[in-house]
Amino acid sequence: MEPNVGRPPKGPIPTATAHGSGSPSDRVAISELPIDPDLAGLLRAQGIEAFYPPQAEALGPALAGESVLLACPTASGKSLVAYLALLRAVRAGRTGLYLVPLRALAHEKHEELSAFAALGVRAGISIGDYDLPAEKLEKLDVLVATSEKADALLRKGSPWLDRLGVVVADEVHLMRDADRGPTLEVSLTRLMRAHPGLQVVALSATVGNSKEIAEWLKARHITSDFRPVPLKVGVHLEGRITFTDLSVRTVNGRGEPLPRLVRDVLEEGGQALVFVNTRKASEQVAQSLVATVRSSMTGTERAIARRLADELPSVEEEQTEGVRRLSGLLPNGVAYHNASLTNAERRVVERAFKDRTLKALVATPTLAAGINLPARRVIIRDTTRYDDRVGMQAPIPAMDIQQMCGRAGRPRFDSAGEAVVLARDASEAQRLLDEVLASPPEAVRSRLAAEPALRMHVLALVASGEVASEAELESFFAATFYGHTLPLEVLTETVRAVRGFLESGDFLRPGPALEATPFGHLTSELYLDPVSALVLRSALGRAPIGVRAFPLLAAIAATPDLPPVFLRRGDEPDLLARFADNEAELLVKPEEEPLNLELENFLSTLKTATILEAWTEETPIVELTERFSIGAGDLRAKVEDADWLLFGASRLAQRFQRRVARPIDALSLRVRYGVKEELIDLVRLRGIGRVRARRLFRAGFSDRDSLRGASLERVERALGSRSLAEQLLRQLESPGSPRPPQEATARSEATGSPTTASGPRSAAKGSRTLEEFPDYPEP
DNA sequence: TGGTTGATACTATAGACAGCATGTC
DNA sequence: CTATAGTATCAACCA
Repeated sequence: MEPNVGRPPKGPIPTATAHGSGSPSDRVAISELPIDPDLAGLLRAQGIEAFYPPQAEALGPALAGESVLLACPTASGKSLVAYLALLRAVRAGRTGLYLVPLRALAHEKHEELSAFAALGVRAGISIGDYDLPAEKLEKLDVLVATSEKADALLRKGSPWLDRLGVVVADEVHLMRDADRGPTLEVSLTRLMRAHPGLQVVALSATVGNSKEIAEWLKARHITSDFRPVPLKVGVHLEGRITFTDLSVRTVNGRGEPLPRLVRDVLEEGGQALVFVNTRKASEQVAQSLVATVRSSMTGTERAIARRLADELPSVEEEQTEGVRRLSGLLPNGVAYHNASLTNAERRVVERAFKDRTLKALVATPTLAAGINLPARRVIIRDTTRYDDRVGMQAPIPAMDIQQMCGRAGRPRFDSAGEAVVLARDASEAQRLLDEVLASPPEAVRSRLAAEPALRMHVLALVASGEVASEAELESFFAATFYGHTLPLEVLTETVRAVRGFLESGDFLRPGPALEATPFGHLTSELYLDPVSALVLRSALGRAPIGVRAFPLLAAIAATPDLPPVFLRRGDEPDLLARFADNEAELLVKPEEEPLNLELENFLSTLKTATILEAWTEETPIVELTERFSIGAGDLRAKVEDADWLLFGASRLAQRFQRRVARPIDALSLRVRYGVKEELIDLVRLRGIGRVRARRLFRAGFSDRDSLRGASLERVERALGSRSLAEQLLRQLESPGSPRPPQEATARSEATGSPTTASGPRSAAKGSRTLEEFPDYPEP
């Protein structure tokens, strides 16, 4: 092992600050830092000749194995520091973990890291979509993972972690996120506790208290306002932009502020990125900009943009509402970007904006936190956002506004970026300037004391054996960022309440010692919110053997892990009717523990279930999106969430309610593929989804057996593709490839007890380990 | 009478992680 | 707790 690895910094942690923006003379030549020649060559091959000042400053300690927190604006090259620290650790025979907040970011970092493969760095990725088997993990040097996946890895434990030398925490300021911040915080705490002297490379946006975070991480604190492309931030009022440096710019033209600002920047050859606070607004504003943008495009540009609409994907040979709207906009050089788009639609939009075919893009905050799509001018129309905690608009935190501003200025295309916030009057302009743009961003505060977060993490800490007593629990929390910055009393109070909940819910054994029950272990492994697990378990407990799909889907939808859909005005009568029709069979009822759902929220769960049911009845996607006014992207997300929860439900059923495990497995497949029961077998074939399975079925192939030995011509006629038919028949012939028969899926890890249904209580005393439960018998 | 305009009431509201084992149309 | 834009509804008003 290299002596430097894991050496904690000595003495008081120094703070350094680098200022200024990027003139080439600020750069630090590669040769000035302890970089190996072969690495230097690789960097030059990527076009990196010199380091930006904050990079250079962070690289010193980072390459000496010290922990570093680098707080500076987006797109100032923070990741490179992380990559080089990872590389150094790998060369010292260690492994590195790269934590990211988004799956898209995981792909991006993984791709960039693969550039170092030439130096022997084997990088892999672990996210929900795509997980690595343990054997492959063992061969990796660097793992890029979402914090949730890292958390799951820590819960399960892995020999791979033994060699851990460095952990990178990207966007570490997201610790302030109420939903997902605690996972990052807990993961970092666990990693640091398990690996004393672990090198932490934390990358953060500019935040009010980055120094505090650095102290917690025992990291050298480096801040900088350096940007490779200089940024001016200002407020627009009546045709004048007043910047924070007090300079003023007059905007050409006249008329409404937004089109005027857009036209102004397009005329000088830049692009505009507009942030609004609702999806609807993103579409409408995009539409309203059509004339403006179109008139500032050349004939050639229009010709290129016209082709974009053809790139939009169709689903099931039809166009979704989203595609139709987009294809009306794209030829005019404008688009919108929000979460109702499918990934395929998003990709088209993003690529077109990157290659500058699109001149203006109107986006919800999807884009502010995610992938890097800069534009010369960022225009922020809305500075408030609906917040369901208060049920009203609330000001968007300065940090988030500044994050949006940071998207201004495109390297190589723009010599400077401009971020403009729209003000309605002089007093608002002044306020925005003083309180939002020119003021320091808010401090990052731990959200670990939030009860939902604690439910999961207290259970996980106990279940994974990280803590086994009250005292250990307390010392763990003392080591968190929360413990580092806030008085522990409040947290301890909540932990006590959470412990009570976990004990009464049969997740933890009662008594002074902290120990998880089998139910607790299973819940933690499944990564379920304990409340979800409880809802599912009690629902399964009252499920009859012949349980229909709808009540199961409604139970899934009532879980806090499946966020509610909004009710429209007209929905209520239909849903009340559904409620009445199904009341006897529903597994979760309104105003019943542990959820206590008000009728309106309950109806929302019925709406979700109705949508999912229609999906499993093979209702075409386009029809679904129209009937329920739900975006195709949202539909996809709901289906994925439901599929995930059904897996959890299935595992719980195997353990506690074996007789319904089978219908749940069947439903799980139906939800995954959106098919009726009769297509379940066909859909198991590679390359066959809901549409093709239905075609095969209509052609007389009711299952895989009926396809075996079928003539190529018949299969080809059914599917309309020769190569696909060939592939299919080959798949059926080759001995290893067909997936195991249906019951094997349900059986493979069957661990259910013979306990009968009577709610959560009945299995509550189960203290046997999972291995003690026999396979459940064939019917 | 028919159509337009305007005052008023009402309505709806951002995003996206996790298990497992591999590929939609 | 800290809202607002878009839309539906209906009355007043004009040709």
